[in-house]
Parts: sequence; structure tokens; C-alpha cells
Amino acid sequence: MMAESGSVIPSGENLRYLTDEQLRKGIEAMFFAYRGFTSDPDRILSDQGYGRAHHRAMHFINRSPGITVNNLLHTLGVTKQSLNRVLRTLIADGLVESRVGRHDRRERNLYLTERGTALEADLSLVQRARMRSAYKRAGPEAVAGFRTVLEAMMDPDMRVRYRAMRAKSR
Amino acid sequence: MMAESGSVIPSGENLRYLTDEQLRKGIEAMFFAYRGFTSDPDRILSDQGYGRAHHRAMHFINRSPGITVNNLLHTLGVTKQSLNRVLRTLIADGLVESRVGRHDRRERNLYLTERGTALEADLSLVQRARMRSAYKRAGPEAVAGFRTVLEAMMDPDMRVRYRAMRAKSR
DNA sequence: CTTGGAATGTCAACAAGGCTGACGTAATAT
DNA sequence: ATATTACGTCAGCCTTGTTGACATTCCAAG
Repeated sequence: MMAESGSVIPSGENLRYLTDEQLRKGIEAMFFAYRGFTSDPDRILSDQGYGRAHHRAMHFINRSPGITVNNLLHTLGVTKQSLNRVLRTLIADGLVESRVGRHDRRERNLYLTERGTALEADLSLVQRARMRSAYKRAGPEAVAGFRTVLEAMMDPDMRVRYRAMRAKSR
Repeated sequence: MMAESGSVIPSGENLRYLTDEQLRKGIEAMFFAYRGFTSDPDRILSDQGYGRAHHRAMHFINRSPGITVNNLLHTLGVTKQSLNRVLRTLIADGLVESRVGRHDRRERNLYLTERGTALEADLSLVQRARMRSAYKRAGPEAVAGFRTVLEAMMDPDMRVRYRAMRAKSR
């Protein structure tokens, strides 16, 4: 009724990209793209008896080896109970190692084992393949825009975390 | 070990954007941005006793009034049982109306009621606000790139659906 | 040295929202 | 007349999120 298409009046120059219709297309693009984004790892995971939550945990442990539980659960945006259930199975299955912290022995530092690294590599491989294919088709300028808009869409504290993220080796 | 950072050799010109590291950053950007993307509607929904699944259904019913159950479940990528649970509550609560099809009376055509339209507008309003803010900060060229990469990331059949999607009014 | 609080782990209970399988009904298509 | 399609529903299961409660360990401040 209100605020439906037509509520945004293109004023001045080329503000057609801020139309409600354009914004809705963006929303739908996020929805459909995210489905594609997760589909390839999901197939591998369900074969192995794991879920998306396990993948996310392994991704960030691989990304920041030695990350603490507290840090990881804030990165993932879940409760410690939810994360703990996932970590428990990963540790029991020998994919993740939990070491008592050096300085602060209350903390646990998390690392991927050799087997954990191998599974993460499998998952990452297919996900990067889709990403690479999309990047190639779109070209460098589009990719830059893609990253810019996604960054602007994040909550500020997540943007900080995102920017602070550095590669594991090199 | 294998296929880790460094496995992609920037050949020729500016292929630095296809580095494994860049691809991983893209993956993380999708993760963090999607969290922000869903967070505002999620707050409204949990107040009302609904979930993200209800939002998605209402979005696409609003988008394509009269859409059939079968069409909707393919768009959403869920089973009819899963969709039915959501639709049942929406219909019972008077947010969605299900009419018997004219040509084919086996089909049900779905419409938002006045109240359904109102809630969808609330949800859409906050989600578009975030989208608009991100678009504004990023600028038109970035937005074009954003949409191009997301489209390239979709599964082909979803890309078709996405492109076929047209605004409700106008 | 005692104590408060932080970090972690774990138990129980619950909810949303996916899934499969099976069955029934109505209506269309062959 | 029969097969197929569209839809609804029941039952049961899984993953992954949530609260709340409680124990342990350990750092840090009084």
C-alpha cells in the first residue's frame, strides 16, 4: 500500500538504481545467489554427515588457526552452546584440535588437524570454483563493485571483523 | 596443502582478482553480508511469531500475485511439505489467501490479503532501507557489478527465474 | 588471600524449518 | 477408463538455532 513501487522519486541525475523495484531485484539476487553459493559444499557435507555449521566453523578455524572459542562464536554469530555442539563432533572425529591456551589457560585455541585441513580444502575447492567462474564471467570491475556493496551491507562490527581477516599462510 | 593460496598464478594481465585469497574474501563477504541482509526482517518476524520462511513466501507471493503452490515451492527451493507448513499458518492467520485455479481447478493461486500486504511492506521496508543505504554508499557502477556477479553465481535455472521476475504493480 | 567475574563446557528442553515416505482426494490428460 | 498431476496432510527424523542452569578453571582486583 504505502512505500510500494513509486515511492522513490528519481530526482536529479541517474538515481534509477535506487528505485524500489531495483532494490527488490537486489534482494532477490541475494537470495538466489546465496542458494548457489552454498549448494556445492552442502552436497559434500551431507555425504560426510556434516552440515553447513561444520563448514563455517572449519572455514574460520582454517582462516585463523589458534582462534579462541569466544572469538569464533562471535564471528559466526551463534551461541556457545550451538557452536559447542558442532565443535564437539569435529573434535571427536579428529578434524579439529582444541589446545589449552598458553597465556590464559581458560581459553581454547582451535586448529584443523591434517584430516580437517583436507576436508576444508575439498569444501573450499568447490566453493571457490563457483566463485572463480562467476568472477571470470563478470570481470574485475564488477567484482570490485560486488565487494563494495557487500561490505556496505554488513553490520559495522562484522565489517571490522571482515576487514581484519587475513590469509592463513602468506 | 594442495590448492591453497599460491596455487593460482597470475598470468598475463590483471588476474590478481582471481587469487584464492581474493576468492576466499568474496566467500566471507557473502557470509557476513547475508547476515546483515536478513537481520532486520528477522527482528520484526520473531516479534510476530514468524520466521524467515514466512518472509520468503510472502515476498514471492507479493511479487507474483496468483502464483501457484508448485511454482512457489520451486522458486523457494523447498519441498511442498515444508512450504505447506508455512502457508497453512499464513492462511490461518489471514495473511495469505488461497483461491482455486480458474483454468485448472487442481491448482491454488496464492494472494496476499490486506494484512499480509501490510506485513510484507513492513519487512520489505527495513530490508530495502539497508539495501538502499548500501547502494548509495557504493554508487551505481558498484551496484551494477554487484548484480552481475550475483547473477553469475546462481544456478542456471534460478537465473532464469530471477530474470523472469517482474514487479507486481506497474 | 579471598573473591568476583570471565571463559569454557555441558545438560536439558524447545522451536524453526529443512527432509523423506506414505496416503488421500480432486481434477485433468491420455 | 486409467494414469498423472496438484495439492494437502500425517508421521517421523535431522540440523541448527535458542534459553536457562550449573560446574570448573583461572585471571585479576580488592
